[in-house]
Amino acid sequence: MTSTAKLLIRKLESIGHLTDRERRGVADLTMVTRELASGREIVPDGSTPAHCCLLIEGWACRYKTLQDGQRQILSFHIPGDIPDLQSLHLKVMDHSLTSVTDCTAAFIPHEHIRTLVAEHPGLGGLLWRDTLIDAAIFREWMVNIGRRTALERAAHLFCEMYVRMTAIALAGESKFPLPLTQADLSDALGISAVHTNRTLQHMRSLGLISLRSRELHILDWDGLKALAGFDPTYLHLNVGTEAILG
Amino acid sequence: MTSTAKLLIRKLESIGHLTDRERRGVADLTMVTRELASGREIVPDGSTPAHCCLLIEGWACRYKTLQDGQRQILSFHIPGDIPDLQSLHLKVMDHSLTSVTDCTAAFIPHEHIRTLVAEHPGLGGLLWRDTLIDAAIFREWMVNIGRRTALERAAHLFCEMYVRMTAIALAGESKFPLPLTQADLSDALGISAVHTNRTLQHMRSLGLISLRSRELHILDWDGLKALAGFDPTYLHLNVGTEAILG
DNA sequence: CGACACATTGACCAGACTCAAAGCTAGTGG
DNA sequence: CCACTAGCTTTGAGTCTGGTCAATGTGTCG
Repeated sequence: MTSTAKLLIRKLESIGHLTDRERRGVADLTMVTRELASGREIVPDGSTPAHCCLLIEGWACRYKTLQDGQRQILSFHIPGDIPDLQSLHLKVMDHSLTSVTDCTAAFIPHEHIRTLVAEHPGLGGLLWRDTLIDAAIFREWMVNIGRRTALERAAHLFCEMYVRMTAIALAGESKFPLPLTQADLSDALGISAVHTNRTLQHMRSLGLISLRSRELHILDWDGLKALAGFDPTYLHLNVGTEAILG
Repeated sequence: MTSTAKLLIRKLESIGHLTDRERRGVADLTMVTRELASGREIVPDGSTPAHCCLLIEGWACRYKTLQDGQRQILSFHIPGDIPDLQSLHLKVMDHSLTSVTDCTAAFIPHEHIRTLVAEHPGLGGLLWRDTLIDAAIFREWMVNIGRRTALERAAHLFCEMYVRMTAIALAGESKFPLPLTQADLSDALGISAVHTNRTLQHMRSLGLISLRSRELHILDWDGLKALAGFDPTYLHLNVGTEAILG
């Protein structure tokens, strides 16, 4: 079994259960792996993709651009995610998918996923569930952007990414790689770049985090959670995060 | 065939295609219809529902409440919608569902939906698609709340609801019932109630809309669309809206 | 050593918030 | 049929979070 298939199986097991037969079905998927430089558009807004993209290494994000050039980032994606799974049932992309860092990604033809789902209805349910969790994260981001202050928003995003990185074993002891510029953070949080800078300084001055050379150290997890009002229920995770969520 | 089944079939046909056999499958679903007073919690945050709710008449909304009592409305729902379809694959509700007006709703046991989907994979795909459109609307709302001014946000919401109401034939000639208080609008747009009031006055003074006794008249559709930067692609609709979207 | 991308700072501005007080309006009961 | 209420809308005044513009640091890499 390829390491890519293992990654996908591990991801699916973090949100549900697989039978041996389903595991074999996933392992038999045909995928084409590609390396992508950072800042590269993977799936453009308005396109009609025929593949889904499984992120193997690196970060990606989805975003929309307004007429006046403003950008809103809709989600960040980390290894194991399939950021454009929705394209299986929505012909036209209503946003773009771009690499944030250098990435490795596997491309799986829609047809193969459809066949897989037809043969393994349980896998269909699990992939459906994955898109529903995607939507649950959108909902929480709406609350974040709509009702929290800039400081709370940033804290909430850091909590979320820490838990998600922990779930795929990419976070260390109270720290994880956060390969985002302040401009990226701004576009995700719905604030200006200048204000993001000041917000981060504020958060540092509160002793909650330290952020240097693209690595975020969480100095006060309880404080950060409390500030953000973070409740991980919306991530609908099964496993792997008990230690930090206890 | 009951009128409720007809409504559901019509809704599904607005986002995809049904075979005769699938249509019969839907018609055979068991549903319990209930009347609900306005402001009634239908599915509470944190609960683990065993049914899905098909809205037959009236409006509903989903929202999250923060510790400090602030509320963010996540979506509005109109007849034909199944606002808690995600509960089929997400055990625990991460938000609440409430009636906005007096409503009629049909409740369908999860088990029946699962059986239906097992027997009609095409219907499964269509329901999946419905939840993906739900998510697409969340994405657009994120952009709305994160990157548009209060005036633009309100304009965008009005455009969206007009198109959705038109798709289910509940909008009139440039007008439709909008049974929301200014407080509801505020919580959906992420602004304060006072500012919503001033924003509506501004929009009226621009000659774009008139809003009286819960009915919204669109006086300048092109102007409203332009102000909002409204592009209905994200609604992923099939039919019924050509006239206004042309 | 430049060049470029990113982070930081200062000064000033504005959109949106809060608090508090009036107006409306559709029901309700007398 | 009218007074009363409750819920909603409107207005005013003062404040503040976060935006804009423009300049200056800092760090990395060829």
